[in-house]
Amino acid sequence: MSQKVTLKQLAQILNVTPATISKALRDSNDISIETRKKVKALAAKMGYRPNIMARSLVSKRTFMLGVIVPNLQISFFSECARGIYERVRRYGYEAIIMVNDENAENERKNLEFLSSLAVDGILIDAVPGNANHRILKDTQKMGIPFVSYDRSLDTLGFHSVTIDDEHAAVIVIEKLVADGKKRILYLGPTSGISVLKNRYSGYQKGLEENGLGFDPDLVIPCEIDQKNAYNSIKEFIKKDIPFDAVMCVGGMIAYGAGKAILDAGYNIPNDIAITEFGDNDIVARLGVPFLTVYQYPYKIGSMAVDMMVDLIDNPVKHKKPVHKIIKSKLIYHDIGIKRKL
Amino acid sequence: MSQKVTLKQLAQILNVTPATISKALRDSNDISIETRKKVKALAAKMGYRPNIMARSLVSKRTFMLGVIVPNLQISFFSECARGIYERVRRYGYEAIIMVNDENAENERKNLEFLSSLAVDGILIDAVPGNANHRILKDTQKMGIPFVSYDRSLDTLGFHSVTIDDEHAAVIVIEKLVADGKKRILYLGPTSGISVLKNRYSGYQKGLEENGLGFDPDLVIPCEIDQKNAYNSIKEFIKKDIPFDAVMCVGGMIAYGAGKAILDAGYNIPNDIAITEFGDNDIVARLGVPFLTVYQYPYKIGSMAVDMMVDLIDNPVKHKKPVHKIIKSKLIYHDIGIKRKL
DNA sequence: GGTTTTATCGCAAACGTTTAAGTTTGTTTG
DNA sequence: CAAACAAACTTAAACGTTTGCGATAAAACC
Repeated sequence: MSQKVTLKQLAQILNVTPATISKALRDSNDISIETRKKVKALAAKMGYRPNIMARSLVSKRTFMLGVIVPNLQISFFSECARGIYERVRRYGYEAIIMVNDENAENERKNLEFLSSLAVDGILIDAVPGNANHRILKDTQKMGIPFVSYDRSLDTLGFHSVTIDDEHAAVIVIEKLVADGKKRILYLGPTSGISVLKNRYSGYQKGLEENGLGFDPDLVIPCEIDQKNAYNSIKEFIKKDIPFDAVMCVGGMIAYGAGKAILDAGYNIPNDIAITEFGDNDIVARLGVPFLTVYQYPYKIGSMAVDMMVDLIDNPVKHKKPVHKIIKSKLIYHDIGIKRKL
Repeated sequence: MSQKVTLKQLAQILNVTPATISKALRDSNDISIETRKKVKALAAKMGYRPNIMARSLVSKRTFMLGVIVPNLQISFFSECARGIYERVRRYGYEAIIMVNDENAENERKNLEFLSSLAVDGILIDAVPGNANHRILKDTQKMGIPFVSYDRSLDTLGFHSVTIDDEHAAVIVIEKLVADGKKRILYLGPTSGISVLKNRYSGYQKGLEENGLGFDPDLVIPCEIDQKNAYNSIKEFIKKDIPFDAVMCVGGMIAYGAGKAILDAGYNIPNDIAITEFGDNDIVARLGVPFLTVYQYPYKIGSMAVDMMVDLIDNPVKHKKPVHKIIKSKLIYHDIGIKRKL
């Protein structure tokens, strides 16, 4: 055995045509049972692997689903990915995982690749901003269905699976206030995509409902990037504006912000508490307690797959986009509180 | 615009043949400059995306590299993946990331898919055991080159990028002994693949060199699985055999073991210290200090890519497999030691 | 025994590209 | 001015499959 085995080769050996081999392997009852057996035996012996490209070219189906994920370092995202690729298998698909690294340019390349690959659908957790709205829209028009997860792209009419971001933000504020916090920073992008808008509005709503006024000075715009978050907090601390908590829109930001706070010599959570969304492992690295919103990432991923498969199988049925919302849960990690001495 | 745009369609519009379009887009000087411009303009306007399948079918190159990673929850692996997919881009390839979840059956499916996809090469961090040796060998014979990273597959003659596992294990023991530990457990598989063998032999060597005898009772075989690790430690504790440290072969195991120890009411690291390989985020979740070996995962990934590309570009040159070894580094995380009160 | 049915396979086109080898002009050269 | 050449395309085959239709022969039917 050497080089790739093709249908044609198998056909030659058995003195039949490639068509016969193809049908035999797919158990077509066009072919006699004994021939099927012979074919399968030879295929197994020769280690035949069907060429997906050739097959897809004629069948117009790849049984591959594209998955765009912001990154794999944040455990929320990798759990989403797990939910996706495990679920996808059950439907007979394979997941092609691509990372945009919170970067529109990367995301564009991902989309171009996936559409060139002719995947049967794309599950996306998109970057903030609308830099790629055009290509997203175009790709969809080309016949590739989209489902957005985590961050919804409502303006594009995609189906989506998200969490109750606004409400989650409100209860985070509630908990902080209950803990005696009064000056709560908001750190992250405030617009661009729905999640951010919703968390931001939840932040404002939470402040109002708990008798704390909204103070624009406490809102720090910041990219979804660890270093950017670190520097933003570092700069803010220099301003000497008092604050006792930071609400971060994600784990990457929380980690950066937390480091800056610790480096400045403050205690977390006594001096300054930090909160984030996603219950991310990386935040635990800070070695201090933190408040987080658990978002059932595995469920988000697998539900997104369900929606996608439904969308592929019943294309007409779906006129207007469906938006599923998953209830989140507040968690407090008492990291560093030793259990026993 | 709707449905996919093909070369043929562009050709029809411009009244030329598909061949002309193809050449124009690749800037062949077979085609006049003005025609090239016209073609490119139209292609952009129509949102043309070359069909990778059709292209690869004739060119025999996909410019895709398969990547098999044990899982994405362990930050060591996701960092390897990042090293890989970022590096791969620089060479004009795309990475197709697949997860085996430490399961041979999954890995087999991954391999079958990737060979069906006809990727130009496969980077693999394989499951322990030799269940897939046959298919690995066969796939290689079919003309798909392999590079193993993290865990080497020396018996198969693959090129590899690994760390200095044995030495790393020795210095872990050294540090534990320096901290006064005397009865050190070994938790994980002890054979199957080189990493495990090397860490295990490093464990033994470390004990000898530090005047502690090797005690087989302190070796607990265990699958690379969180629950399995949890239960193994739980059962071991019941036996009332004293121990004051656990050397875990990886993050997943360390997390499970750590939980079992904490649940049993012991203090980490005072009563029982834990160590692992990979500097994994998930271990930080335990909220206690731990000793770990940092293995430069990003570097492992990117070097594996370099080797692969070299292998693809100069297939003859490589007779005997090349093994690169990356020096690791000991790190102690003082998680839970509050910086200021 | 002629006709219809059934079983088993071959034929050929098609999928969207790429590419070596033509073909048709027009231009240069000795 | 014939011969060689260059520019700008076109032709056609190929890549490895799938699939509807056609072909053949044997079996079943009335």
